[in-house]
Amino acid sequence: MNRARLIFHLDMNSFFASVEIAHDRSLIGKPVAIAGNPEERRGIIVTSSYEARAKGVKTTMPIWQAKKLCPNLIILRPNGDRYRAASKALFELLFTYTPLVQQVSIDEGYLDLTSYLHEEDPVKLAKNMQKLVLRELNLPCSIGIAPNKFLAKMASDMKKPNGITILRKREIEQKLWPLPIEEMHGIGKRTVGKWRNMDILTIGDLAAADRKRLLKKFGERGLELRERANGNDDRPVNPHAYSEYKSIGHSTTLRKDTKNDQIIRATLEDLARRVHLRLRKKDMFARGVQITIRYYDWKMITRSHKLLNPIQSEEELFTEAKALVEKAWNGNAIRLLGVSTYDLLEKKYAYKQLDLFTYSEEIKKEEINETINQLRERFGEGIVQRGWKKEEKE
DNA sequence: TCTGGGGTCCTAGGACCC
DNA sequence: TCTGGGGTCCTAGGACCC
Repeated sequence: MNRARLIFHLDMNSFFASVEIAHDRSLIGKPVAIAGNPEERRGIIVTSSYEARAKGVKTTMPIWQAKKLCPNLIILRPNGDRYRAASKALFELLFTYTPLVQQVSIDEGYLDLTSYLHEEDPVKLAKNMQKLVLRELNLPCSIGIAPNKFLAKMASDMKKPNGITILRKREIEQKLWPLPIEEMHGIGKRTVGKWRNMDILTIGDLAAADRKRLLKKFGERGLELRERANGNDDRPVNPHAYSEYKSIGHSTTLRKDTKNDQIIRATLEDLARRVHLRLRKKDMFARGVQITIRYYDWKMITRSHKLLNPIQSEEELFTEAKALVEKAWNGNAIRLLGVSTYDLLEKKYAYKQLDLFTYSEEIKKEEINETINQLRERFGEGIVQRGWKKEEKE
């Protein structure tokens, strides 16, 4: 029997735009959008203020299209340092409530406030939190209140901006089930057709769907989503999840689609440099390299390679990436190139021995093998073989 | 004039080992 | 002589999220 929990999901409203407005108060009430380089085709809307949204401006829309809809749109370049600083300040505020805060992205997180459950009215607590964030950072947010992460996430989406929504389990039939299936967290555009084909049009349809049919069409994932639709979600709030990087990489859309060796080479060099810089900053090593090629027709391929020893230098990373691209490239014009690293290892867990970086466990194995070899030399094959075989049988 | 860049997780097939 | 089946690792692709 699970004990009742009190989970908040806090979601910043149009975060990047709000940070810019907090920074420059003359932007209040104006249509503001954050977008990539406006001179190049990579210029798409990353996020926009509610005044811009009212005119139809949407995330991922190209700049020229957004300007057509909203001619007086104020377009700002993304200022990553500014957003990271605001994010850091936000989570410091949240940590004053509980250590059980799980950041899931730069602008949203879950809080496990179960310890407040019988002490304070949850809505009052959320109002207090929302006011604190607004007062300290000049930033608006929405908060979802529920007994688990999934319901809290769905709740925080229900009222924006500055919303507070409580979603109790007994309310899901009325508040959650009528929503169209594509609004369910975890179901995206690519599979909407597949769900519709099964006559699953709302979250309620999913909650009531036949288990066997779901398992056949969507595997275990289908059953998991069905559980969520029924308001069941046991995932804990894990404060450590966010910092544990699994991969670090960069990618870039080229100015023009290209088949030019020199441009490809120079781009990979630049990407390798930036990735290596970030690894060094985080004091991490990588044993896996992955490249991404997106062709002129948006067809995308990835190639990866696991190395015996961690990458030492920028040059090594570049060489590996270049080799992967050369091997994979079909000669068509390339639109985007990416270099990423995975199988990351923190420096403190790696150490250098005879010009070789290895995991400490592997060194242990090596030591054992060395001992066996010494025994062989001293006593011959027989004694070691017997001992080894015996152990294997057990 | 369509369509960025940072990620995570899952699946499936083949190699290899026991 | 002719074979089973399980586990793990690696790679490629795809869905999804912000």
